Amino acid sequence: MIAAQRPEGRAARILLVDDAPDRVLLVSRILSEADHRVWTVGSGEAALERLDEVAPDLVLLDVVLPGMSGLATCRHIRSSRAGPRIRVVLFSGLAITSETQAEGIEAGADGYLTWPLSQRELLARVDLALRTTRTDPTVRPETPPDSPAPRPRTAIGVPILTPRQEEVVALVAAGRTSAEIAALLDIAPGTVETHRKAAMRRIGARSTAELVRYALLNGIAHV
Amino acid sequence: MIAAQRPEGRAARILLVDDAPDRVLLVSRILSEADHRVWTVGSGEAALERLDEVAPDLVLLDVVLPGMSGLATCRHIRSSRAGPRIRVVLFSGLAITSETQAEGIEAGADGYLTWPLSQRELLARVDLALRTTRTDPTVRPETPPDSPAPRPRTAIGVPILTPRQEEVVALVAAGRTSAEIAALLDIAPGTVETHRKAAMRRIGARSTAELVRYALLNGIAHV
DNA sequence: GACGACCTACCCGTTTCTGGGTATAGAAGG
DNA sequence: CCTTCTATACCCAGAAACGGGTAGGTCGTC
Repeated sequence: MIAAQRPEGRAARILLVDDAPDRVLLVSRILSEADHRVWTVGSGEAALERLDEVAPDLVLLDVVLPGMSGLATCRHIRSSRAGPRIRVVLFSGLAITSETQAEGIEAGADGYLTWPLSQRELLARVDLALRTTRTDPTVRPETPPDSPAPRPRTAIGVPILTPRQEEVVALVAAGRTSAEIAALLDIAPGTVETHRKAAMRRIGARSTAELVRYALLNGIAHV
Repeated sequence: MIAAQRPEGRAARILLVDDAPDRVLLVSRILSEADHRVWTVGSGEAALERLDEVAPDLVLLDVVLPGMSGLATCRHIRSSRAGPRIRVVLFSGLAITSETQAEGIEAGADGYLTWPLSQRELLARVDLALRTTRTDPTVRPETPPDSPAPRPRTAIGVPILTPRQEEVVALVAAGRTSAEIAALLDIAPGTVETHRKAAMRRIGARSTAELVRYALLNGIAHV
């Protein structure tokens, strides 16, 4: 087993790439207390600069960064000298769609995290990523079959929208009203509402604003 | 005068950096018909790669790009060997705020364009940028004092939000309702609505979705 | 002082969204 | 076969947003 190389997944060198100071503080504290050594940078460019110096076992990479995006940074890391050896785990402040996930796969990511998540789960995912060989890109969190819980907002899984839902969400993010979308898709306005509501439930959005945020941040709608 | 070097601002070498194919097509056609030589790339990274090869007099740079942002690209161009000689004009698919404009100044941009704009205006702005010395960063479009026209959506000027308006818009984009924003800012809910409506009027947004789009694309709200 | 821009606050009415429900039909999968 | 997911469509009621308007008070400028 690969686990033999890293019995309990401890003492790994981890490079945290995030521009949100509070999240950096929290995550680095959690990881440090788990005996990991943590380096932090605030941008993809900075991450690439310090890659050789830090020589991380794992890079925790925010998808949304100022300047170079998380995906772009991931590609650069992959194509670097030590790239093939390094595990890269993407995480996003909002839920990740199948589309973004697919892009991440292409960019060479080993796994995904959705923020917020508990300390226990963060460590579990990190250890899982460290215990996994790079040729086995199955570190993605097990997708719970969509729990219709009262508050999917706090769910840890990866909400994936149905094609129809993404279609509707994209149009909502483009500024269309439900009536317009209904006309465009040639369905009843009520059905558009249903899709919109289903999407919002999964994403955990409570308003159009949060829905648009999600769409723009996850590439469902074109910026 | 510098105009002597380029009597009518024609035959300039222009590098167009944009990821929207239709806009690339349109702009490059317009510029080509004005006797400019145009090269096009779809990302900031690609722009930097081809900078020496193309040796442009002017770079037309989309603010919103996949991967490296327009501002980041601008900084890289500035710090390149030929950087000081090159004029950089930023343009955005949506209106640009004073904040984004200030960032552009810091990044070393020579001017701004707001899309959409007419062929005549595009050429005028490009020629203006080419006729301007780099130490004179006043190529920014004259700001019409806020025309309360029936459709500011098609206005060419640069809508600038008041501080209060930006504050409200940022909170709207964060997913807050007017009531919540009112509580946060300690003002009446109706006042929040007023600010929101004023902002929407200036931006040309017709819905929360468009407002959020604008906020995220222009750095008013944190992504 | 007059003017303009801004922030504040409120009025009105209409439209849209939000959150809950039900239901049918087909596709996918155990 | 049966269950689950999906897409479609509709119902309801309440909340929020939208699109107008008016209006007082402050501040800086011309």
